Amino acid sequence: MPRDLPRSVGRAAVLRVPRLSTVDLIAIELRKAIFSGALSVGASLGEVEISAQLGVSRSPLREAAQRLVQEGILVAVPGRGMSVAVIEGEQIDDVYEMRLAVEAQAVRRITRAGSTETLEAITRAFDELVTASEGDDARAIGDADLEFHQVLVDAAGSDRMTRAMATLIMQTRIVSFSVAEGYSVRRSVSPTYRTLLDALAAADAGAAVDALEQQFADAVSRLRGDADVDTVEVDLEDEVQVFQPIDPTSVG
Amino acid sequence: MPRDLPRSVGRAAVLRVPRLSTVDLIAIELRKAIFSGALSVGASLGEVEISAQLGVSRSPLREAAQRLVQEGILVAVPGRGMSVAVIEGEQIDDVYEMRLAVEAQAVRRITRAGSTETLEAITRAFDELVTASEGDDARAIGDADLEFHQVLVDAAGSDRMTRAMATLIMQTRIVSFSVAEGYSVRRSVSPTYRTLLDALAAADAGAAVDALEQQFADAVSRLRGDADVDTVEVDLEDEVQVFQPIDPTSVG
DNA sequence: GACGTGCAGATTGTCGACAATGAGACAGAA
DNA sequence: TTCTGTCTCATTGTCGACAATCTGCACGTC
Repeated sequence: MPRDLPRSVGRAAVLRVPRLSTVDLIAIELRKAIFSGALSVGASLGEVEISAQLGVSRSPLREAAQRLVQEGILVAVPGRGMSVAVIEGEQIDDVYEMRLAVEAQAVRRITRAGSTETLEAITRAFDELVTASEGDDARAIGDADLEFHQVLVDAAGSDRMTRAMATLIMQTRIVSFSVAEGYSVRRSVSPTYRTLLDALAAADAGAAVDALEQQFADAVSRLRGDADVDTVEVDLEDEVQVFQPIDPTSVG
Repeated sequence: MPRDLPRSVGRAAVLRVPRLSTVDLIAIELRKAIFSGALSVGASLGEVEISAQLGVSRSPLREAAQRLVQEGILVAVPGRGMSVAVIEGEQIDDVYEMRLAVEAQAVRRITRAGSTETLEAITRAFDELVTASEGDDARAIGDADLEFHQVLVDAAGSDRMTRAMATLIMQTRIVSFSVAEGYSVRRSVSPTYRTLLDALAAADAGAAVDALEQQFADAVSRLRGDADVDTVEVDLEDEVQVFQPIDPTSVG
């Protein structure tokens, strides 16, 4: 699931009430819709319909959409409105290049200053992935996979890297939706995950980064069509009523 | 100077006319204003005045501002509007942590697949920095320094890393404005730059990353108050008329 | 039959106005 | 004096409406 950022960026003196604005809430809803596939990739988003479903005017919706444009999740063509980004071809490599930048740095930080708890959290996320992979729910497998990488980066303790990873996870999901007609995930957990965990436990940054690199290389080649692993697809339901009305007064 | 992103993210089939929307233009103007210090750090931006100066309504201005909020350059407090972000304390470390993630990956990519031209471009940017450092124009020195790092990341050839770096450069500038009352830069070029260039020429990724790490550690300690190097400050003029009216019809 | 042209419909981009919220000034009580 | 409550004003948040633009279809011409 996409992180509802920012969670707590910067710590104020005594206490900070992180009230969410309407734009925040709408942006979160849009991300959820894209992440879940309710807003299919490439689909142009009708401002009138969506704003009506959200129970708000077009103005705050458009403002929130600009957030996603900046994230690279929506694309805006002047006069033609906005649509969910399509990420394919060389852009797939680029997503994983950026992921490597973030995750490799996270791994390096963890191997240097990682506590026992962080390693446990990562191991826990891995166990969740293994459990999910034993079933046939492709959505659950994909979610657990992405969640693992988010937890990995969170363990580095950097606000900006956490935020960047959240965006990259959204883009990774869009890549999955963009390739072929179905969303497919590996059925079995890649052995590189174990290698990565072992390297983290041994505080071997080099080996951990290598594991990541191989893992990403596998993912790219699978996503770019050279697939040769057992995958399971998931059919995305197209709901008519995607968005629930938001209530700016009951913000947390 | 801040890059006017996106330059050409993704390459379409035959030709793509990258017409810029009004929101794009406003966002660029806002970034320029913040980068130049015309919009001082922490200052709340009056929507009425700025939109009037830009010659547009508040709606497109607010939409553009949301882009910068997503970038972490503006902060929006519900009911209190938006203001230029202040980046200080631990957030300074975080900026450089993220910079290390991006630049280290760029360096690794360059040492693996860097062409002669890319290395020349980086060297050229370094020469510019040296030349600027011989003068007393702190602004020019700072610009050349940031430009060097942008060129470095550009050389990696990744759209996302280029964009991320542009944002990080904005944040770095904000850090400079946030600390103390003046904006100061090193008077002499850090020797780590030469080390970095040599390592790149020798395709030694490890040494190059080490040079970056040391360079960033120096910068952080200087910015966080443990300064012990010769610096030159720059006084920021506060202009009354900051923005030039934009003309959506004459877009490039 | 293929291509270019013009019209109609729908959607987006922009604006001005109203409502809601917050900040600061001011007066009164402890 | 200092704190508290209230009032006023400025600014923001939201909305509905208008203008501009694009898409698709129908028509006419070559």
